[in-house]
Amino acid sequence: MPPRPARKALNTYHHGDLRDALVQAALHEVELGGPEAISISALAKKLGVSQPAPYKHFADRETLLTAVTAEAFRQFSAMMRAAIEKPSKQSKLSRFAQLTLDFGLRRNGIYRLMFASRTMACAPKGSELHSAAIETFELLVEALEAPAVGLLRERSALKIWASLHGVVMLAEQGLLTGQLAHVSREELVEDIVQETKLALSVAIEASGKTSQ
Amino acid sequence: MPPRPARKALNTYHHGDLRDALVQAALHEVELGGPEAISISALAKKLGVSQPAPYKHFADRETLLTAVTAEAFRQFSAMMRAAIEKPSKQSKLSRFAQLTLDFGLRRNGIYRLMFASRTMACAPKGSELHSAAIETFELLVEALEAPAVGLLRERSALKIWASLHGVVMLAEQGLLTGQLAHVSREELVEDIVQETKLALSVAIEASGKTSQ
DNA sequence: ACCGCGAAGTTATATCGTATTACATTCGTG
DNA sequence: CACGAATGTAATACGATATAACTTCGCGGT
Repeated sequence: MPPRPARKALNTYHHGDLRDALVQAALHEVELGGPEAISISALAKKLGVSQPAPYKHFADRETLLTAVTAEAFRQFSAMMRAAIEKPSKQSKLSRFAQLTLDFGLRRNGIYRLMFASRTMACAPKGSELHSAAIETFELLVEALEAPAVGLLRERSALKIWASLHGVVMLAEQGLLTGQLAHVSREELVEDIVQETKLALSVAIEASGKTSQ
Repeated sequence: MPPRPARKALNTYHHGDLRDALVQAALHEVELGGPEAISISALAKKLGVSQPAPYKHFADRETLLTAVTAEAFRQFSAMMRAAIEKPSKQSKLSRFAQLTLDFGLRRNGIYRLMFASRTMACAPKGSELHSAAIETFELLVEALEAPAVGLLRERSALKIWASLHGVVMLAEQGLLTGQLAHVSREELVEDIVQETKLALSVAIEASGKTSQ
C-alpha cells in the first residue's frame, strides 16, 4: 500500500491526514501504556478533532489496533534490516537477537501489541498485518546466514524466535529476578544464539551425511 | 458446577460465597474470551447479584484479574505436578513441555492471562500471584531432573520455559502456518526438549572439568 | 464557471462498563 | 439482644464505544 499522499491541512474543518495521524499517535500511546491504553476518544481529543471523527477511517477500535500493529511491524523490520546489513564484529543473528531483546524491553508496549495481543491472532492470512509479520520472520531467517537445506533453517529460526519471545516476556514480567537475576538477559540471549547455531550446524551435517 | 461447597446460601439476600464464585466464573469467561473478556457487571449478572456487589470483594477489575491469575497458576501447577509424578515412558521434562503446549493452545485465554497479560508484570514480588508463578517455575526445574550445579539448572529451565512460551504464542498467532506448518508443534517442542537436555549435560560436564 | 457527489468532519445520542456513595440486611459475638 | 462488621442493593457520575443525521469542502464532469 503506497503511503497516503499526506495532504496538507486544507482548512480548519478538515484535518488533512487524520488516518495517518491517528496511527502515529496511537503508536505513541501504545509505547507508553500498552495495547489497552489506546482510546479512540482520547486520540481524537489529542489531535483536536471531534470524538467520532476517527470512525471515518477505522470501523472500530480493533481495526485501528490492527493498522497500528502493522505499522509497528514495518518499523521493527526496518530497524532490523538496518542492523543486520551494517557490518559488525558480531554475527547478524547475534545482533538480531540482542536488538529484539532491547526492543522488547524498552518499547514493551509496542512489543506486546505485536507479539502478545490478540490482534495478531485475529489477522487473516493474506492481510496487511499477517504479511508484515511474515516479512519480519524472513528477516530472521536471513540473519541466520545458513545455507538453504530444506526446513532446517526455518525450524532453527522458529526456535530462536520463540526463545527470544519467551525471554522478553519473562523479563518484563519480573520472572527473571530473584535467584535468576544472576543470569543477565543479554547473557541468556547470547547463550540461546550460540545454542541455536550449534544445533543448526549439527543438523546440517547430519542431513548431509544422510543424503550421501 | 456443584453448589457452593463452602458456605451455603444463607438466604436470598446474601450470596454466601461471592468472592470465590466470582473467581471461578471469571476463570470460565477468560477461558473463552481471554483476559479482555471479563466484565464485572457481566459476572454480577451471571451470578444473580447486583452490579456493584463484586466491589465488596475486589477493589477493581485489576484486582479481580490478579486473583483469577493466581488461581489459574495454582490449577496449572496442580496439573503439572500430577503429570510429572505419574510414572511414564517419557521423561518428566518432555511431559511438562508437551502439556504446557497443550494447555497453551486448548486453554489459550487462561494461558494468556498467566503469561501474556500485564497482570503478572504488575504483581509485586511477595504477592500471592508472584509466589504462585515462582512455584510453577520450581516445578519445571524439578522436571529437568538435573543435579544441582550452581545456576546451570536454573538457566536451562529458563531457556526451555522461554522457548515453550514462544512456541505457544507463535502457534496461537498463526505464525506456524504456511511453510512452517510442516514442522508440527509437538515435534518442535520435543526438539526443544532434547536440545535443552543436551546443552545442559554438556554444560555440566564442562563445569565439572573446570572445577577439577 | 458551476454543480453535485462523496470524502471527511460535526453535533447529538444510545448503550455499556467501571466505580463511588449512601442505604439496607444479615451474621455473629459480647 | 443489641450492635458492629460484612455483605448486599439502589442510585448515580463518568468515560468510552459506536451510530445517526447533518455540514463542509475538494474535485471531477459538463
